[in-house]
Amino acid sequence: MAAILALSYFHYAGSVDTTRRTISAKTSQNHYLTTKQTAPKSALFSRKKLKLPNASTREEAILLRLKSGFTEDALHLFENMNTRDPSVWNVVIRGLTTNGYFQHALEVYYRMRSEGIRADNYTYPFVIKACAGSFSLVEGQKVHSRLIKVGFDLDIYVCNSLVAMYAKLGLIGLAERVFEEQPVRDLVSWNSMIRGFVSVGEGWNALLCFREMQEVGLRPDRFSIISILGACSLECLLRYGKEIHVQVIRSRFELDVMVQTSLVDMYGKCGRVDYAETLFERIYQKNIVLWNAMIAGYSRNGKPVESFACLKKMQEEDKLNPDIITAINFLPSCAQIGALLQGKTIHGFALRKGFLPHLVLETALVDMYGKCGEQKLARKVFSNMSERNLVSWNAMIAAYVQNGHNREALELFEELWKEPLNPDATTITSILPAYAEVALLRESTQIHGYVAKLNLSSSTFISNSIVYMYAKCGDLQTARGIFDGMVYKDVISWNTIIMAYAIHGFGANSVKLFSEMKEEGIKPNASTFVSLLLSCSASGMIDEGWEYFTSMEKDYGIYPGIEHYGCMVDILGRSGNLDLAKRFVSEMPLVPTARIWGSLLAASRHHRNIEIAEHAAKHITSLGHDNTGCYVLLSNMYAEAGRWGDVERIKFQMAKEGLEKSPGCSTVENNNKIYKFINLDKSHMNTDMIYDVLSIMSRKIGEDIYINSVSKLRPLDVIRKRSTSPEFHSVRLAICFGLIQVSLGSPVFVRKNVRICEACHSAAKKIAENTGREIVVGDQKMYHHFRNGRCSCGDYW
DNA sequence: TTAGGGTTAG
Repeated sequence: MAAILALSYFHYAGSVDTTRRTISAKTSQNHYLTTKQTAPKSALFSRKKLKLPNASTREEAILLRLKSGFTEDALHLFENMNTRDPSVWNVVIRGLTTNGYFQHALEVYYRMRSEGIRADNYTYPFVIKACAGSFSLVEGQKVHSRLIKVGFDLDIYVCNSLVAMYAKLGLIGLAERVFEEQPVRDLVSWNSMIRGFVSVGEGWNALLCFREMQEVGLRPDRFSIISILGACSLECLLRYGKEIHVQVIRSRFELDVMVQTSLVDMYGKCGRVDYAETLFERIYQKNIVLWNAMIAGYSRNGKPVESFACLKKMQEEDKLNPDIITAINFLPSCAQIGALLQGKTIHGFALRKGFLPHLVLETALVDMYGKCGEQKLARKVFSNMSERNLVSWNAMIAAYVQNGHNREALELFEELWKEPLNPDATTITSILPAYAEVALLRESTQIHGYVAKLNLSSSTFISNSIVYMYAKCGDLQTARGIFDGMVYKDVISWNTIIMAYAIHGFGANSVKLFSEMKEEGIKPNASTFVSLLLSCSASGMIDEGWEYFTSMEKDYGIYPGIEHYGCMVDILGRSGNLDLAKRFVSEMPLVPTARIWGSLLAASRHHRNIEIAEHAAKHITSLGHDNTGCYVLLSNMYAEAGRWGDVERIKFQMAKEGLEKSPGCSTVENNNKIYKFINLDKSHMNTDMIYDVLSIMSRKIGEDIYINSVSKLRPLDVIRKRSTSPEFHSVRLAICFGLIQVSLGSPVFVRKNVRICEACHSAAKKIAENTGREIVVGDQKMYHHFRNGRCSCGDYW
């Protein structure tokens, strides 16, 4: 309800304001940089009738106009002066800078100099501010060299302005140098330096500077307090923030709304939104900035409903209109609960109000659309952005990965390399799951190299993703090596390595690791048991599976979730007791999902129980998911049972639903190249040799088949028949190619896009036995390690 | 007549 009411403003909040960007376009090409300098006090070229107090001199008249925001009138008076004192130039430069017309201020400064007027210690602080405001380091350094030449570099006002300028430009080293070298420092100097550290994210340096300032005997003022609260937020120092709060209560700043806003913000950022809320409620006169800080506090602390209610109260109680910051702060709340409608409403509102283009707002929209499952809308916003930074790219990459569009994510990541931007820890965190899903070892090794180059290998979070990525790519050994080398392992690290062994069918290792994990004092969580139960399922450890399942609640107080039940259906299915599995599904306390019925279907297929398979399939199709896999499995069962009428019926149903069986395809990686094979493939340059090896292998394993590798002219019906026969399945061609190409001693590594069929599984075991080679086949579900005539999956998959 | 300030995306 609160959400709906809160949105009413966004629906009806007026039309697009077309006038507000006039100046920003003139003052800077960068719309983001101009957000603070837009909405100037007047439009430069407005011809409003002035109603100002009488001025005794022309200079005073200019000053009055500039102070009232009538910039153009002031300039008009200035241009029509016959003689201009140096002080008039200063008044104009100051007025333009204060009103946000930084470029104009610099133009007047250069004109002043060209007319032979000496800029003085009153001129330079505003010229420096104009350089900072227009984000021009070149101009800033030019002005800096000039004032050294004319000897103003010792003036305290000039030095303080320089410190602020360099900090604003992100050059904290230069700011520090000016600060260190200035002969006299006052409270403003220290505040500028502290603020500078906070603005570049160096909270600890800000805190050290603050302490030093107090040690030299200076008492903090409201500016110092505001900045240091920012430092506490950066470093998440709740205790220190509270100490500052106590100082504030004892000081004269208790009722200062900016200080109060900084406190609300600090508590929100330090994870204590409850403290922020208590303080917020006590503040009598709330302005938009304070409301925005509170909305952000709720958003970032996972309280989207409270954030919605806060927005509603802001509009109803204080009759305040949301601004750009409100929209930016509010979007994460929409993202958290997948409130697409509300998110879209804000988007529409921002368009109507002329808030767009705006880098931060657009990035927040990309993030919101991505989290609401709308990666296409996210891409639309991203593609239309006139300016993008690394955060925007990261948001878009994450939007693709979160929605399972891993290929698109990787393509975008490739594009990012062409930009003058360097991927950071967030980029890597977002993209690693995409590498894991696409599972190409060569690419994964490359990204691992990049992670090392960025010195991110020490991050537990990133290392966990890398361990998983290698396991998914089939390289269990490297995954284990990285896990063993991790300095700090958290519960996710252990879950990941247990899962790694599960997907490779080495359940005994998973169980051993679980014991080690407990010995290390790591408490298992719900995900640990998913990994463990999957291991038991993949390795046929039926009794152990039951034990872990029952101990979850009994020993660890963890209630089994839908995924745990899914694993149990797999385990029961594997045991062959299909009636028990069916009963387990019907009696489970959670509503069975397509995945649960899918497990029962797979078990029925394995044990050739058509009746239960049909029962499971009926439930899967009623759930309206992508049923391709289910239909294919059922169709194969009917074919095996010779029920051709049912096979045709399924084929018809699939056509009716527009579904198509994905063609089987296998790949082999060798010497950094990927070789792809489809069923009956004859496109490879070594086709003859591959088919010869296949012929030899088939004979050796007792599958006497007729192969004429050179004959490509066959009757169509023979080709059709052959295309369904397993002897020429892509996985066998890939294995034979691997046997020829991959050096002895290394396993033949094949990946398959769908599950390996029974005949090929059996053939792979025998080929491994006959050749003495290790063959690894990664299919849609898991990895099969074929060694000495046996498979790690124990013939159940 | 001059300098420093609160809310902004993963």
